[in-house]
Amino acid sequence: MRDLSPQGARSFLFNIKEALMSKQEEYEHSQLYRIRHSTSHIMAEAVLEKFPTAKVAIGPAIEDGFYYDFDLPRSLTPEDLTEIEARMKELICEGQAFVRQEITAQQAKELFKDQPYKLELIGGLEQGGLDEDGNPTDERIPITIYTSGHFTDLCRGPHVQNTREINPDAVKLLNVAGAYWRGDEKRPMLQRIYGTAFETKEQLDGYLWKMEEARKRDHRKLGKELDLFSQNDEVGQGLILWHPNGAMIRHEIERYWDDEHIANGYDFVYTPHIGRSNLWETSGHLGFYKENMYSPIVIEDQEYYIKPMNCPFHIQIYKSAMRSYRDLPIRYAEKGTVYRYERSGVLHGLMRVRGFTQDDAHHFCRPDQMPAEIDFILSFSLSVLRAFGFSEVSAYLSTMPQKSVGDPALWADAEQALEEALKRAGLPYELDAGGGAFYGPKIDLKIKDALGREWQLSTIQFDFNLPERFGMEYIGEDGQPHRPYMIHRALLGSMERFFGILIEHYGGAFPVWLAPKQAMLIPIADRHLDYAYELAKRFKQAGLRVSVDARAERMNAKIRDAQNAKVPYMLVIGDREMEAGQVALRRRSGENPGAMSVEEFLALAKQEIVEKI
RNA sequence: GCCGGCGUAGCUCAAUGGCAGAGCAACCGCCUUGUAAGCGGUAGGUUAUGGGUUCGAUUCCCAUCGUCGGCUCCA
Repeated sequence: MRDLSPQGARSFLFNIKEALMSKQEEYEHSQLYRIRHSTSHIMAEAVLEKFPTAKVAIGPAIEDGFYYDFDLPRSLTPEDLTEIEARMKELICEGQAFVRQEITAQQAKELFKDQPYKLELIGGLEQGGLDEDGNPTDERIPITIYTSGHFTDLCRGPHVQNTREINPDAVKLLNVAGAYWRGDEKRPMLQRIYGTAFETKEQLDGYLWKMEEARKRDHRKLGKELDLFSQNDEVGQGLILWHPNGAMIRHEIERYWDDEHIANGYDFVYTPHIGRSNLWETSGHLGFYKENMYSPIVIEDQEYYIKPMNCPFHIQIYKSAMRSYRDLPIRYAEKGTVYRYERSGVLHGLMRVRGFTQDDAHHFCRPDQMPAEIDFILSFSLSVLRAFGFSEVSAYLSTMPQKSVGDPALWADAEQALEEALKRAGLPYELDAGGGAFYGPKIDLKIKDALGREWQLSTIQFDFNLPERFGMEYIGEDGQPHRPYMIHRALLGSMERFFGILIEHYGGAFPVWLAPKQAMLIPIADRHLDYAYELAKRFKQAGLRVSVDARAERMNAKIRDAQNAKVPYMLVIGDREMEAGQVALRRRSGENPGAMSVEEFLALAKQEIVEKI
């Protein structure tokens, strides 16, 4: 654990930022980074051999590998990738040296005269101010080229000395995808080949295993297999149908969410799905968010918009009465369903949809209450996330951007409150300077799932804009009107996305409290059916979700099916159990505790439900 | 939205310019079973939709819709 205490003039924030940057820099200086970057050059060499007229763009190393973008005479096929990969391995085995050379812009232009993308890059380097990715930089960058084999590339490096440092058995091309030149949708679409490289074959296999594992846990796959949710052509893209199993899980999530909110001083509100255009004009959404909103519905000559956010409604509830400083903080919570236009290409299972339910809340407080309110939101959020098995949480703190509204002094206050709350919560965080919304700074919380992948869930956003626009007030101790602070907060984000993350986190094997079916009663023969039904009734009365598998199947088949449905408890009932008034427990894990009394099983189940395991 | 791939029974997947098939699931029987699939039978299709080429299209071409991998954008 790093010492996080401030030292001298160096702020805590600075330390953290430095620590995180050095992690990135560490990678950029590693041998693995060189291997990947060099492998991408080898790939370009192989591609140019195959397509001599190809235009090359850029080919960096990235987090899990590398890519290279090409402008090619035709679309690549999977067979091309196999061929290119095979050729790459040959090139690697040739033991090509990587030779660095510094040249002038003039020489570079001559060398790459047939490569328009390179010429554009050279232009950027020549003028300065732009690095090879087109990002602004103050550095004066020398123009360097690297030659390996028959391929010379404009490149900053670094590279391996020789391809002998690359393990040909630890190199693999993964897929082809379209990518805009310089990420700009107005520029040409190039073909990007993704690949990866490691130092050893074992590491590559480990990576591929992880990819395979992620594929197996894909929420879209499990959603179908476990009958949790679906989408439907006739209903429309990005609109989710929650099936009974998924809906039961959502119900349990919401029940817990409700209980926790009530216990923590929130008031529930419910608001409509549409609102008049005036509302959205006042809120500013028609000004800055219109491209994400659906076309209006006209009712008696008035335009109504389907809501993309809940905040204007909550504000109107606040404004429905005169508020005293004594009333604050006010915390309005709503699982509010919103609709946003998303481009068809970005939709993805439950993770990115067009209609979703935010677990939304708006906090209104006095300036003096603000630090405590942030503290509260943060610790409340962490405790709820923990209940879902997410104990590894980290944060992004995003501060004032160039364009912003609100008094800079208020921004500074808010940013400080956010930062100190993070410190008190002991959360590791990263600073995204200038990354806040125009209306306020924010904290985003991200969690790590069972596969170590990070997902952003919660967001805690200050808003200096809406209270102003809506003219929100409270009467202070001095008898004068004052403007309240407003904080938006989504804890799980959206029910859809959270559910998707949860499915993948648990691999479909939900803890007992969430499992749509908690126990399956498995009678061995028909003569055990009555006893099974009697038990089922009793378990249901005790609040358990159970079924009897009464099919004319072998016990083995029933176990197999319950196992595949990831039911946590299988209760086998045969002559012995019936006689002794017992059940024989088999767990989803394969663990087989065996026969126990009905009371024992109930106590065990209740315990695990309470403990959320 | 853009580039590319894909779309065959409820699900997972075959096949071919010339009668569209399997396993699982469903349904009907038989079996009455001890910790991951008992056996037999029946039914199930305008091959996503709409055009075109062809004597003939599920197969080839075009468009639309959906979906997958990315890009861009984001809860």
